[in-house]
Amino acid sequence: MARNVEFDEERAIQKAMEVFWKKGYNGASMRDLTEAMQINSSSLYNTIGDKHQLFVRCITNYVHGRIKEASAHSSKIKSPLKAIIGMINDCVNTILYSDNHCLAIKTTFELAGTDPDVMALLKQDSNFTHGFLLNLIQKAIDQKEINSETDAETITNFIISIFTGWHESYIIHKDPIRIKKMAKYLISQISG
Amino acid sequence: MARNVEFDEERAIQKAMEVFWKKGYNGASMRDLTEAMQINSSSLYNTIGDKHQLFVRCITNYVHGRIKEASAHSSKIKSPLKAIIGMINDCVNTILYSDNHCLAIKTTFELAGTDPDVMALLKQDSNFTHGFLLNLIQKAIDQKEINSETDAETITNFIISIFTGWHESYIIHKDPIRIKKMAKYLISQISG
DNA sequence: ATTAATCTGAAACGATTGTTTTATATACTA
DNA sequence: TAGTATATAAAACAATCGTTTCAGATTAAT
Repeated sequence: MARNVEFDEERAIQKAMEVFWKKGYNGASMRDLTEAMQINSSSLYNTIGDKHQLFVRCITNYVHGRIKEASAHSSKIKSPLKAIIGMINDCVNTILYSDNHCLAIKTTFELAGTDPDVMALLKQDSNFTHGFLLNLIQKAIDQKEINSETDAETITNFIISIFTGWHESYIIHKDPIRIKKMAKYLISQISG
Repeated sequence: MARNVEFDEERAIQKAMEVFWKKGYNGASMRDLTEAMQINSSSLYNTIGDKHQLFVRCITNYVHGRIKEASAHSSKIKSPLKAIIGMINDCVNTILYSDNHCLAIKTTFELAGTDPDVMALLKQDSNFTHGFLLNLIQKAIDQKEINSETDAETITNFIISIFTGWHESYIIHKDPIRIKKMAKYLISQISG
């Protein structure tokens, strides 16, 4: 008995995400957001909710996207070690060739301690990536593709930490070779 | 022939820094700042300038503080390797026992691409830390305290990247053991 | 003590913030 | 086709933003 929603919600969320990506949560105004989403604020409040709810939707979308992506990659695994190396190279490519730096990392540092809802989502994301990589590392150790006296947990945490650092390094120095050399070094450390 | 400034500028900058530390640049309002600094906004604008100039002062202060701290530590160096391990342990202690996470990293992710002035300061800071650590690593290689087929540059970048990742890890998981294990692993990789 | 300089405090500035309202357009049901 | 429920657009909302104004307090030299 009523009018239909005109705008594509999926697309609108995507556009909002790009704004948050560029400006951060506090830096993005509702007018920035509605302009990019090409919807009126009343429509936004009717369907998605306020600024915080919109942000939660964006982060959720982002997290789900990463999970899907990782799962898609994992289906083509040949050897665990190759899959790990693939993840490292993917990370390098994202840093070098995607113009936005990781939304999860950016948000972690912006909203740490002030937004428990969002932090919970980010923890979920982190745990997923962690579990995903841990599984690969454990398999690689079992299959003796990598020989390690260190537990798989620590190696996993170590690699994920390095990824974050690469993002920061590239933001500051914009030096692709730096990142590539570190990746090469990391791979050699793991493989050797 | 005129009235003197009443407030302690050094102390005021310190207080402002703590606010930016907690809330970020965009999250901190001038009222937050002047309240913490315990000065009137007119005094602030008369002496330091606007919000952005205040922030630049805070970051500059922060950067200089780190340089001083590092220099103080370096004076007590016995062996280069021990100095490197000392830096790693210092980093761990800062992460675990200082309630604010690194202002430089936080700011890097918040203002990347939007604030060239601040980014230049952060690059300066990064370059200093880099140079400082590079010097130690080079010495350690020369003295054969660490044996490496990899260039000192890459190892330096690698370690600094790891530090950033540890900050993020601790914000999300608040797990001291995780950080300590990674530190132990890093030290063993370097020393071994 | 007077003068001139400038710092301080409180209030106010216009602009922008996130959000809500109101009037109108649209689409489904009966 | 009439009725009604809901989405939309534009405008307005109070609150807060960064910043400025201005009157009065304080200082140091004359």
